[in-house]
Amino acid sequence: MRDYNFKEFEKKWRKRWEESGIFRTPTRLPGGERGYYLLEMFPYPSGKLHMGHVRNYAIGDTLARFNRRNGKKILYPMGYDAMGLPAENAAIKNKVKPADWTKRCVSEMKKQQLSLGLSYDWERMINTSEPSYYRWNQWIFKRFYEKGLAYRKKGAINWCPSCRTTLANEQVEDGKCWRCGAAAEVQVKKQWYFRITKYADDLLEGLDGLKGWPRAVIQQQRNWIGRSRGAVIDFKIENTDRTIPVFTTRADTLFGATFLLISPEHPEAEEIARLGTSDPGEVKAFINRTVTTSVSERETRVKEGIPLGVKAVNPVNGRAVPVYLANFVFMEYGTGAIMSVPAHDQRDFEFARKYGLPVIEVIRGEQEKFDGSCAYEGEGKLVNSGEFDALDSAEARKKITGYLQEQGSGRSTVEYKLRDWLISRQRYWGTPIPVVYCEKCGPGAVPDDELPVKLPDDVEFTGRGNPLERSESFLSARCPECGAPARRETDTMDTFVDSSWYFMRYINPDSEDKPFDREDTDRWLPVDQYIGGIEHAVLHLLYSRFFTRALNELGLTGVKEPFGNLLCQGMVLKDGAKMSKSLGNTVDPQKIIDDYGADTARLFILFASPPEKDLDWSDEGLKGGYRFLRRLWALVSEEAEAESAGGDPDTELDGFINRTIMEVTGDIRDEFHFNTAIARIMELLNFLKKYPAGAPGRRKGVETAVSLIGPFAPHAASEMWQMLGQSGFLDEEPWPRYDKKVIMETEKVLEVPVTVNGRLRGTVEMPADAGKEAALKAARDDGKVKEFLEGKEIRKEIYVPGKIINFVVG
RNA sequence: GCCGAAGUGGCGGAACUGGCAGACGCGCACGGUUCAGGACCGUGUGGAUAACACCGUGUGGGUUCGAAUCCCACCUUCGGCACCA
Repeated sequence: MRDYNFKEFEKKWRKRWEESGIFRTPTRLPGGERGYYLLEMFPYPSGKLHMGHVRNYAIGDTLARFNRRNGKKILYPMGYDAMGLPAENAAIKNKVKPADWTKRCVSEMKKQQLSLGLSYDWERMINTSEPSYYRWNQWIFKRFYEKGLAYRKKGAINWCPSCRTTLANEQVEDGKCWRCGAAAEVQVKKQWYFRITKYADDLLEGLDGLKGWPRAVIQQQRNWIGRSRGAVIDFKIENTDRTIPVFTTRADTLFGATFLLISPEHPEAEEIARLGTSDPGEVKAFINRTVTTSVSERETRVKEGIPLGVKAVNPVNGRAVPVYLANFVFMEYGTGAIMSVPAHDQRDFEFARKYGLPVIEVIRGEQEKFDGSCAYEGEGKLVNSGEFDALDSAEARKKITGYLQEQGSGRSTVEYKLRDWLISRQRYWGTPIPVVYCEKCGPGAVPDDELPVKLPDDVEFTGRGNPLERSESFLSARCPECGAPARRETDTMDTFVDSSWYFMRYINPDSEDKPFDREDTDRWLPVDQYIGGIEHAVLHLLYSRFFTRALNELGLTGVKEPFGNLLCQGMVLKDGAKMSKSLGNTVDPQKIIDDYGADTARLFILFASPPEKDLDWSDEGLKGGYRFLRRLWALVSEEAEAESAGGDPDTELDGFINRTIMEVTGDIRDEFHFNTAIARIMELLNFLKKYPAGAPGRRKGVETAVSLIGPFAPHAASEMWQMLGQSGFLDEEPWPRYDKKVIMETEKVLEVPVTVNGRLRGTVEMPADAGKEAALKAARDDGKVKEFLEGKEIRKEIYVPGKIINFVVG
């Protein structure tokens, strides 16, 4: 028997696959035929593969090889999300150019991926840091700009003093920069945004059609978009013509409003204050104090406010109520002002307590009611609400809003939590925003034929500020309108822009006159199976859905949803904890591949747990996978060397083989339960070992086992396939078929469990289609069962053919 | 606090629409092989018991001839979001 020399045969097969080009994407799909697009979230090229990657790729490649052998025309590409901060940090630390550093990391990463034997079409590889890619970011940006989907606005933004860059709200974690961990500050700057909110409703409604997405992800996106129906109500400022519009979801509590609160960021805050009796200096000080508070302090800070000395009139009852600025009211949501109903909102209640403001109960619940100790936030019947008394909350919301609408002092409206996407980054290693600023003409887009605006070379990385602001060659430009000298925009784009359409670029990776071809995207998209980590449940997936809609509206593609089916894999843990350098519990995939081979690594990571669950890495378990492959190898050797006796397998063996095919196929195709699929193949191996080498039909069983393990352990399976005398590529071999009739043949006679009062007392062999009387008689005659029935009255007899017999006795 | 997911042997995990709980693997034990260790092969392995009866899927109830699976209440763990009006 030959040794299981994985180092040798894994290399051999990777070379053959590459030379033969069997994994290249079929370029021409016959008219109308749809391809099958299989995609893994492309990695940031850190240069080092970790176990999470291995799991991601093992899942993907298994599906690729499985589907290919089932006749699908597969597009299965790989590329690199290569822009972003780490390259810049490396430049600062090691005096190496981001482009060079990234190139090295990409090739290092690719080398490790190659050693896993993944069946990508490498000819379609993309790298988002290359001008040939980011050029199209700029082109798309311009199309968005022309349509009003890209725009500039001023806003209070989060600023990382360490990275000296802007952070989106969602990139601030615990008040800290999600990348470097420095405490975030607040600054006001003019920034570029994408108008994702235009699609808020469409993005929300589209979720209903995503049947192949995990429920949890749909729910998270729904919450993130955060659509809520409510009303805007205008409160007139006493003795003036000005109004303060407030947003509320609880118009039914309007009679209980005893004060208004305005966000300190509200643009009219100071103006309104001047109308009143407050000290402008104190108001200004309050605004400055709260607006510039760092995010981390803001989250923990106590409720605080300052009266503006102004009263606003409740349009429904004419009551004048005081107006405050309050630090817990957000400008980004609603109108930046709220009506406070302390009896029915806990935050308002606390505020009212602190500043001695009145509390009026207007909602009385069926069970509970406002008792003065805390707010009652539930629904109920209205009280103290004039003509609306006794109405239910839901009904009252409609009636009160309708009344306001008639009076012209309110209207029903819909609000979203979703905010426009801030894409500006004050960084070097990103796509330059293709805009120049002219003294005379203002901002103007760079003409298409001047794209790409390339990142300059004459830059220094000091760790302070944005290097682009100091690059003369980059800064100086000409105004596209008047030709006068102009200054180039130094903001670059968020890297989420790159990943929002990369799956389209894979379809036409070399296209030079457009980012991708419309007809080709229609043929390949939506992605048939997308695989990636749950951590991208909101941002990346939502941005991609937005991009696809925007590109659709621009007429660039016919599709609206990018990803048809989504599989979110769980994390790879070690001893129950996330692998991390600080915990010192990392497992290096390269070491595993070197010691046991790629096949073992892939096989074990799929065997240890179903893909959507977290997986606790175990070196011991890994050895089990290795052992299995070697036992199969030994069986194949033995069978290959044996004189085959020829002949057909016996019924039992034939049934076992067919059933294994059926179950493995179902486990992979319908459920992605690779762990049970592999277990079935292990069972087949154990079963085959009961027969001597060369026994009739044993060879067929061995061939089936090798064929079925192919997608999981492609190198070893290919080698064993050859040992069995096959000359073609296993990956070009059709997936094994099973015959249901053969399986049924083995299920003619079954062991049926017999229970008495629900407790197992014996099993009886009988034909699958045995009649009730015959079955019950056989069961009653069973020795053990008889004992338990002795002297008892049988009250009921249950017979489920092939499943169970149960006697109920008194 | 809200939303989402999950609780099954010493461990990872199986169990189709309610029908023999613990497939498969790890670990462990015993035996074989080996100078020895490792590797490999074989057998066994939920708990308790001398054996049977018995007890067992987070806890407590319920529905059912029959519940890991369905219903109600609760507990725990993990993940996400959080002054969103």
